[in-house]
Amino acid sequence: VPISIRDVAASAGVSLGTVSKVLNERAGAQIAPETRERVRRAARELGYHPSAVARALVRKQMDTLGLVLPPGSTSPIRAPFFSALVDGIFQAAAERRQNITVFTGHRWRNAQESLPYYRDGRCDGLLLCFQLPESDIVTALLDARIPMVTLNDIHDDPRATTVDVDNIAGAREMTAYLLSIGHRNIGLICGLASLNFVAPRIEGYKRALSAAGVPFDPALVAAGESTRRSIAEQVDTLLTLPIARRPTALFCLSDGLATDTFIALAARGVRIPQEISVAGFNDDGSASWHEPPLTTMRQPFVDLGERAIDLLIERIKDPSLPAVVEFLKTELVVRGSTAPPAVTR
Amino acid sequence: VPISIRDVAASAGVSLGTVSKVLNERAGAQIAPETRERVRRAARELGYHPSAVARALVRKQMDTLGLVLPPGSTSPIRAPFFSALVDGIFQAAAERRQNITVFTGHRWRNAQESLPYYRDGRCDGLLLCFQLPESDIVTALLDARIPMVTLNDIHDDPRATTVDVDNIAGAREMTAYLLSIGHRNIGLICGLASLNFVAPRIEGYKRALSAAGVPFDPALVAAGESTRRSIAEQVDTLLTLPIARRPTALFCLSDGLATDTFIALAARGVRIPQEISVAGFNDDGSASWHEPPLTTMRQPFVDLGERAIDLLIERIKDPSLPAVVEFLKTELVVRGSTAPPAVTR
DNA sequence: CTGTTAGCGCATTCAG
DNA sequence: CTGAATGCGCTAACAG
Repeated sequence: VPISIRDVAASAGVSLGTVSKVLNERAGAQIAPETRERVRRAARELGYHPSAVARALVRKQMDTLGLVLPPGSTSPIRAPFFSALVDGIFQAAAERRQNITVFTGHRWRNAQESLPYYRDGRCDGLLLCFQLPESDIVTALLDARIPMVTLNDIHDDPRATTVDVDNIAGAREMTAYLLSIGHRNIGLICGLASLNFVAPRIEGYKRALSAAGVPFDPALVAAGESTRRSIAEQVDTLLTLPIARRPTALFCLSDGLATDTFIALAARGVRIPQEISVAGFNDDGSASWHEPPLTTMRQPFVDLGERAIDLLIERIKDPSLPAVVEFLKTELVVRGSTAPPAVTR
Repeated sequence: VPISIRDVAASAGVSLGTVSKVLNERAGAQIAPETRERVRRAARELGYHPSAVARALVRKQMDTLGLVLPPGSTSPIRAPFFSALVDGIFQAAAERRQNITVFTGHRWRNAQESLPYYRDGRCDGLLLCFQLPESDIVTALLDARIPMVTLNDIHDDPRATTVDVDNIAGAREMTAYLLSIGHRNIGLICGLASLNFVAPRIEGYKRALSAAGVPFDPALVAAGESTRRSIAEQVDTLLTLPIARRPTALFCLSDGLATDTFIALAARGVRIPQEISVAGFNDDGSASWHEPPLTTMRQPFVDLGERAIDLLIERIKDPSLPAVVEFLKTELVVRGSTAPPAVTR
């Protein structure tokens, strides 16, 4: 038997409006302490809980944020990176008393189909986490003036508000670290090159090289797909380079790529870090499960979630706010998978 | 400018009720094809999308399911097991056109506090995924008659509908497999013994032993906490047993425990599977990242999600349905981490 | 300080 | 076959 605000009013002997005022503790609502207490007691005794739906209908606000994860059958949420990001978002949302509803995207074929579901009032705004540029959806959402923030996905549309880590700086720092311990030939395992994070991280790599006066060798950049098989091929490509150009360290552009690189190296009997150093990027949790544990750049997942949600909430309150793009800093985490190159070369 | 059903009605020159009938394609609603077309066109041209909130208010149904994840600051969703389970749930929900809103539980201190949030009409029912017995919450939810299904958490309250894998059978099969390749001393790494899955899996282990006529040695059962440090201690306890009782295989009661067991073994220079076999349980994704890849029991994550959601939807439609407890089968996945014991003992 | 009124956007009777 | 009327449960003016 659902119990409504009417029942509380009747039971407390006051009007419906009074109950609403008491329970919402509206600022500037003067209520006699005695009445207030009577209402509260009635509500408690009846086990009354306001309907979020009815409230949302009149306030036009659900206090719910939609989280849109990449389409495709690859089950992105099972990847440690997305788990970490999603967890950061959940934590931040809980602190701000926002609910999160998740759109897996599996069922939406295109922008036309998906839009209605995003704008049916179920959520007040959207958090978008894609790994590939999804321009059509983003543009459609922007056109529809749905409040949204893009996470880890710099978009070229100037209307998009985005928060991301500074991938260029992060990759530069990692490369600089590898250079600092003596590596000169640093191979890059990129996986699928069209993923959002690849280009800026390659850029950071180049800048560090250039700052150190080490020439950039395009042959040291291996790309293909992000599958285990393809990663193995990319590793092979680098390992079979002539000895003078062969890398002594492999900078995998994500921890996921590092995992498959570890597997490929183990299969070939190459020891880490004695024969080759391996570094990752993200510190998404998988990094510490490796043997040896992975040197990587940590993304501040909780901070990312917090900034994204705060920016989104601001824009829900005031949709006229200008778009901003925020970059958060990464942190170098040195573990056991990197070491100076063997002297005998 | 939010556009409502009224605007469509006006634009199509029909009444509001007619628009509703056309757009919902209600069975038994006779509408002139010509009117129908006119309404559809008007809706399309105006870019009309019904408000899920208003609809929910009158239909008393949001087509949204709440997913409650375990409390605690341990960020359960970052664990591969929960990622896999949650992913299975998302997939199943998308197919059934149900939205999922996630309650991380971080902020709820107890049943009294959390209840209001679960019953405010935001979601029609609840999917509960706990790793420890959370009797007070479950009981409170059951008392409140909120439709719910418990996942991987057999509860003693007979009113609770649950879906889980058959842990006893799974552990029995894994143990039988280890026995079949020649192991007689099979150590158990249990981690935190109060976790829901531990007791039934130990039971399965015992049954397999008993069926094979191998006596049960309590010293082979190591438990403590599920932290990396504690797992290392549990491994040490088993490895330092007198040679005659020392295990030649370690059955870790979850893949997460197996990960830490791998790390502990590597630190001690013990080779897998040459010196000791290691098996896990779950096949949650981390299993295939290991070197060597982990032999484990696969949980059918998508099936679990599907059954849980179907049972929940049934119970939302008809709350008087009796509680049921369903067990799904696991599947043995043999990889490289297990082998017959070394003959020289 | 409190009660009354008027919708929020929609689904659903019930008449015509 | 279609229109008008009613109310879901609540908040937000506006009167008293």
